[in-house]
Amino acid sequence: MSELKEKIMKASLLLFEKYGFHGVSVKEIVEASGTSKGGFYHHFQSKDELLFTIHDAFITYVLNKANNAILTYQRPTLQLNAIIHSFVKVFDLYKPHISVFYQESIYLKEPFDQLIKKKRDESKNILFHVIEKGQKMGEIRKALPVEITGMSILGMVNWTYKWYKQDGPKSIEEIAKIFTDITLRGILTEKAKKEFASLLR
Amino acid sequence: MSELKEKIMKASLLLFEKYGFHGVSVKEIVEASGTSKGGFYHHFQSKDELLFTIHDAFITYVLNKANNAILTYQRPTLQLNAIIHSFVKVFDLYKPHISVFYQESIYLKEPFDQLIKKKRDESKNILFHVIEKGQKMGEIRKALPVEITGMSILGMVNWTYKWYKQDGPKSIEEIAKIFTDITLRGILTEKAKKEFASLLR
Amino acid sequence: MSELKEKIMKASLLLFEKYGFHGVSVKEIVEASGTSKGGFYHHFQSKDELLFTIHDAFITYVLNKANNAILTYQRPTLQLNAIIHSFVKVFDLYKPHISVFYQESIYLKEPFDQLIKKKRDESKNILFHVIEKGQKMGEIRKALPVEITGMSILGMVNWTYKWYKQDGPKSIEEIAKIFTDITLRGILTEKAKKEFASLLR
Amino acid sequence: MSELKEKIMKASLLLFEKYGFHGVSVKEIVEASGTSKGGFYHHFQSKDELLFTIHDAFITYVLNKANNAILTYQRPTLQLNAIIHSFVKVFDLYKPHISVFYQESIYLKEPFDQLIKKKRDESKNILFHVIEKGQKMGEIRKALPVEITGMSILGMVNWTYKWYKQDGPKSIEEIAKIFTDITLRGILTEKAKKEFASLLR
DNA sequence: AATGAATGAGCCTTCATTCAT
DNA sequence: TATGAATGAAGGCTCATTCAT
Repeated sequence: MSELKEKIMKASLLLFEKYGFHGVSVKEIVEASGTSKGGFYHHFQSKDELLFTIHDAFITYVLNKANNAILTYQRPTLQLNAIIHSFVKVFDLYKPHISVFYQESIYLKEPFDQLIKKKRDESKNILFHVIEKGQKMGEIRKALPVEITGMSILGMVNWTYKWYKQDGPKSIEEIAKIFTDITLRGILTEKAKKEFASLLR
Repeated sequence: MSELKEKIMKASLLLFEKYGFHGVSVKEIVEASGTSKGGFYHHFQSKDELLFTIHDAFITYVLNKANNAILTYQRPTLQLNAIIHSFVKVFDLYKPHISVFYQESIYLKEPFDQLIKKKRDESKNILFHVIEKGQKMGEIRKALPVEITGMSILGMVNWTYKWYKQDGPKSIEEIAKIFTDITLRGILTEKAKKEFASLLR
Repeated sequence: MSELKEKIMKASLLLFEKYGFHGVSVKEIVEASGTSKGGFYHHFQSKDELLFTIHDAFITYVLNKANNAILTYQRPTLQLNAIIHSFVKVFDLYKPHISVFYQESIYLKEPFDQLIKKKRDESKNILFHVIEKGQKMGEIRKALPVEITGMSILGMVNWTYKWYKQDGPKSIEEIAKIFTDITLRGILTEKAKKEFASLLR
Repeated sequence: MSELKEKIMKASLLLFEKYGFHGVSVKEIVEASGTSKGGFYHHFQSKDELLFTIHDAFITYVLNKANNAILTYQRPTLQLNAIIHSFVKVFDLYKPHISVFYQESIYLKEPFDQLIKKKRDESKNILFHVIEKGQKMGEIRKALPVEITGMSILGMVNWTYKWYKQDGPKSIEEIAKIFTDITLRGILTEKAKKEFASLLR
């Protein structure tokens, strides 16, 4: 990606995070990136495409991480642990992307909308499959509905964008530990809790 | 509140939920409410004030529910259980309010911003205090940091707005049960889990 | 005139003087007069008619004064002296009317426009005739063109609305004296200056 | 200044003079200037700024002329003569500016208001100082208060905007002559009148 | 590749006026 | 007479986008 395109993305990211997609004009973006209207439209077809590019960079990253997690481990509990950890740790790298992703996706227009939705569902399904397999293998309590359990984990993790500050009192690693601790205690079977005691605090 | 004002709120709520605050014009709102620009501005000083009114109706309701929960019960576990239940059950009544609340609050301008923030922090603090008291009384594991635990519960609950559909396969009551089940198993001490077993599935 | 109508005129006069005709809304006028929209439109057909009423009250008064002046005195110099005095002294009674008259007459719409213009031209012509007669009778220098002389006197006098303050260091009577002193010295013949020396300072 | 900006100013000037600042919409201005809303707002931050720009162009010109007058001549009578002449002669160049200046300044908003007021007071003070010095040097009658004398001259001169027509029967030069004739006869001492007889008609 | 002047649709808001009560 | 909720045309202004240079 061209240097200028990168600069535009970085600047717009911070502006969108703070003021929202509609709270920032193209004029402000080009001023913050040290370029011009022409420069902007040379790299992006529209402001909407910029929004898409930001979304895509993030969701692609997350999808890769989820895929890595299930490729690296065999046992669902370990896969789930890895997924939560990687999802949480993204915050140190992609905090503004994430804020924009969850705040502004409503303004994604077709066809960008569909492209993002597809990848997001893919990564969600990876999580759901892990939970399902965990139930089949007796690691996760069967009483829990897969989707609601999955969404409650995603909620806990994703909500972090509303309050996480990189210079806060807890490191992202500690936060990830607490999330997995609460989650695994919440959903694992008694047997699995013993086997994977090392993942708990 | 005047009938027309109510109608405007209802119509705008649905539109904002679907298209976002900036995706809906005042023209569209008045057409959907069967009124006129003048009628709109007779009841709201600005589009921003309408956004505030929506926010305020919801957060005021939530704050009341949280206060009721801690007044009704003595034991932190029961208070927490009641808070989660009431927060979740709001979705059947206030789903569009909630979507707007979490999606569009970034566009709240001063002084509306501050007014909402104050009430939101109040309701957050009620939850934090319940967790703190739960730890002091030996019901909640002391290893868990109050704020992160609180935010993980809020995340799980609030995220529901991203996926909950009133005509989905699970009733809101069932969803609340699952959330409390996961949460309480995740954070209660072994002793408390036995005492409050009836709250778990 | 009804008491309320009077109240509306007084209030609007002060508001128009300060903020201009377009800087004041009917809403502000009714609030300042302690009435309602309905009350306003019961007494005035439109905001334009209110503006006309203000104009008319003032120009009618001035026209009367000018007529009185030429009826009271025979000699042009004395008539002119009386006209200037009466025009200037109006400021203590009609300052806001005058400000509105000279600032906002551009916004008078037909047919109000014509009605006011007629009276204004009438009073102007009285002055012109006095000057003309003054020249014929050898009191005013014949070298001066009637209209320009008349307008320069009117300018001097009318401009007062831009700076006169009722609580300023000079009384309106003193100001009138100075104006007549300058004017008469400026336009009278040497002979007339001697005859009417008592009008000079 | 850009060509388009100049065109907008010229067109708006004529429109404002005829219909008043509030009697002309931005739409009408851009249509009269052959540009677009965007073009307008590219050159002016607001309609208010356009009004300011018009005011400023005129008052800056006047201030320069006043300064030139006192730099060019030593004797107060000559300075005053030059000031009146230059102020009057402005009408041939700046008639619409002047009309707008005296009709619409009430609608100048902060901070434009202050900027204009400062320059206007400056040029007024130059006139006042000339009169003061004239009195000290025995050229102007000491019986006359400086400020009222100054304002009466300004009134006579400025009022011209209410009636002057470029294609009228008298040239602006003749009008200036008449004004100085009346003014100087009105305020000079007998001695000065003899010395500066050539300035009188 | 880059610039920034220019475009014009569309936005939020105001406000004189009407009219049912 | 008086009220004030409701109207809707019109206003000033923004901003994503285009295009000649």
